[in-house]
Parts: sequence; structure tokens; C-alpha cells
Amino acid sequence: MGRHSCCYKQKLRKGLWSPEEDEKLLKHITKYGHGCWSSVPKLAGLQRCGKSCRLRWINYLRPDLKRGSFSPDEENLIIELHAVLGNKWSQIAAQLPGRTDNEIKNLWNSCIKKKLRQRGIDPNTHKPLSEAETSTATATTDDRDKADRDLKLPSSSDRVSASGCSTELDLPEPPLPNLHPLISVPDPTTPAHLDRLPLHNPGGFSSECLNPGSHTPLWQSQNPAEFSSILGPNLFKSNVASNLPMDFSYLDNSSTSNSNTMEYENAIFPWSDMVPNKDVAHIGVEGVQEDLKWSEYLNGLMPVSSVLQTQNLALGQSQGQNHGQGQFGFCGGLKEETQFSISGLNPWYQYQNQQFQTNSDMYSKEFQRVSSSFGHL
DNA sequence: AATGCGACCAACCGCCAGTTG
DNA sequence: TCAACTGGCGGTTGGTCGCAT
Repeated sequence: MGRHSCCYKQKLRKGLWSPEEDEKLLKHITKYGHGCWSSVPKLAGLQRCGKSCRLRWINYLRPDLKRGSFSPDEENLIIELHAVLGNKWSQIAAQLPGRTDNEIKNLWNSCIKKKLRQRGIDPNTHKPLSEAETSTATATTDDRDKADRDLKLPSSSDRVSASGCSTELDLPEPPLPNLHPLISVPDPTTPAHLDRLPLHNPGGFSSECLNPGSHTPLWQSQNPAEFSSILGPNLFKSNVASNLPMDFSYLDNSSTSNSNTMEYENAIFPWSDMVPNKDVAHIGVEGVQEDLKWSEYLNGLMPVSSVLQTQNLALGQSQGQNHGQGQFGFCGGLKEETQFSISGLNPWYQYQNQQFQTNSDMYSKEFQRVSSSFGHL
């Protein structure tokens, strides 16, 4: 059951992993990928079961893991997502790049739960404790635990009232940002949101949606899994997506775009805005590939139209433009390892900069709006 | 210095769902 | 169709550490 059959066939090690074991596993996966987990221990020369190897890789060895303590923003996001998703740790983790479900679960059980209780909020229902106690007064602990597991999505009005009663843990109510005209947030009530991006069936996109470097379709520029990881598992296909401008003329330097400006939908963005100055906000983590950084930023709840717009602009930037700290490559196998800078001048980057400040709140709200239109997940 | 306690977290357990033969 | 296998998930355990007494 819990231990797979392979675990019984031979005496396998249990408990903490030694540095030597870590090294063996890391080397093996780096070189060959994990493939079938059950075959990994044998191939890597480990006396472990495949399940244990998988866990070790996912929770500890994976190179894209973020180390260190959780930021207040991350904690707030976890609380928001938990209010929507319940104990769906893997789904919550999917919205926190670099964090594992185990890590989040531990944080929740050891820290956040306690904080919420101290502040008079029931961590299971996200309602004030008095209210939660009344509704579960006749239930046993086990019953409550089961109810927690079966927690249905609260209605959006429930969520508002719940958050309205909390104090410091309340997320600020960010006004919907003044979106740059290029950005349109899809209407989450549109049934089209129920569809997912056709990551493995790109036929839904215009064939003009090309990687400007190779002129291959975006989805062919890398393997589907990678593309999926970049776009994130929770993006909703919207009617907006089908209306995306497929005019990539701005990628062509022979058009009105030139070496000094980039034209996009009648707006001209000066490349000079990308030149680092004292107002530049540096985004990303040293030593991490820029496309990964962008994938972390974009992974998750960003409305698809915004993602694709961002992609388009990112791709535009990627086409031979190199400004100060460097161009950034977001999509399509663009592997520039560069540092991306944002100027405070350019409206697009102003918008992006704002998003870096508010995306957690905004997209968790957006997610709630969308998920409440689903009724359930 | 010894002990107790709580916090933290890595890893295991048990179950489930999907896949395969 | 069904059993075995596998990957993935959420719940739980147990070891370690730091701090208070």
C-alpha cells in the first residue's frame, strides 16, 4: 500500500538522506532525467525505493526550489488560496513558485494555523472562531476534520465576510490596477474560461504566433511540459485569447519599430527605457535563468491574455535587443541568462512593475472570482 | 548541566486514481 | 475486465534544535 511493492523486494534504506545519496540522485537525474521513478534507485545506485527518490527530488534536490523562510506576501497568498482550495497543498504550491506542497503544509500546520487562531479566525473555515465554533458545536473533532477535508468552496460573499472580520492578516484591498491599454483581464464569468489552454493541441492558436527567433510556433519551441510549466497549470483560455492581436510586425525592424523604439498597437515603447538607471527595479534572482524567472512570475493565475501579451512583448524584447543589463528571454526556448531591468518610465513596464507589487493579491482575487464562477474546482 | 517543551521539517504512511499488460 | 504497478497527494510521525526552567 503505502510502501510500494519494490520496497519489499530488497532491504532498502529509510530515514534521512546522506549527502552521498543526494549526490548520486542529483547526478543521475541531471544526466538522465527521472523517467520511471521505480527504476531510478537501481540506475542511480541507491538503496532506496523510487517513491523515496521522487520525494527527495521534489522536496529537496530540485534546482528551482526557493530556499529560506516564507515572506509575508507568500503567507498571505497561502491563506487566500487555502480559503479557496482547502488543504489542496499541491494546488496551493503550484501558485508559489519554488515552494513545495510539503513545505507549505508544514508551514500551515506549524505556523499559520496558530497565527489565525490567535487572531480569532478558524483556520479551517476562515471564519471568525465564534461563528465556526457555533456551526461545529455538535460535531466531534473527527467530524470536523472530515468536514475540513470535504470543505466546499466558500461563496464569494462568504469569503468577503470572512476576510472582513480578520484584522492584520487581511490582504489589503488593492484597487484593480489601472491596466495598461494592452492588457485586458478576461471576464471570468465567460464560459470560455472553463476551457484550458490547449497546451498539447495548439491548433487553437493562430499559426502566426511565432517565435521571433526561429520563426517556429511558440509551442514548438520547447517541449510541451516545459511550455506548460511556463504558462502554468491554471490559466484559463478566454475569449480574449482568440482575439489576441496576431500582428507581429513590431518584431520586424523594417516596420515602424526601429532600434530606438518598439511599436505595438499604436503605442511606441522606447527601448531606452530598458537602460538601467537608479530607478530601475531589478527583477529576478541571481543565477537563475531569466525564462525561469519569468515563468515563476507568470506561472499561475495570470489571465491568459496578459500572459500572451507579456509573452509577445517579451519576445519582442528578445529579438536582438540588448539593453544595459541585457535582454530577457521568456518563452520559446530563449535561454538568455540575463538580468532583466524595469524602468519606471515606460507605461508597459510601469504596469509590469506594478504587477510585481500586486500580482499576488490581484491574481488570487481573480482566481477567486473565476473559481466562484465555476462553483467548485 | 540537565531536563522538558514546543517549533520545525524531512520523510514515511496510507490511500487513490490512472496506466499497463 | 481486472489485477498489478506506479505516481501523486494529504496526513502523520519522529528526529533535531533552540529556548526556558
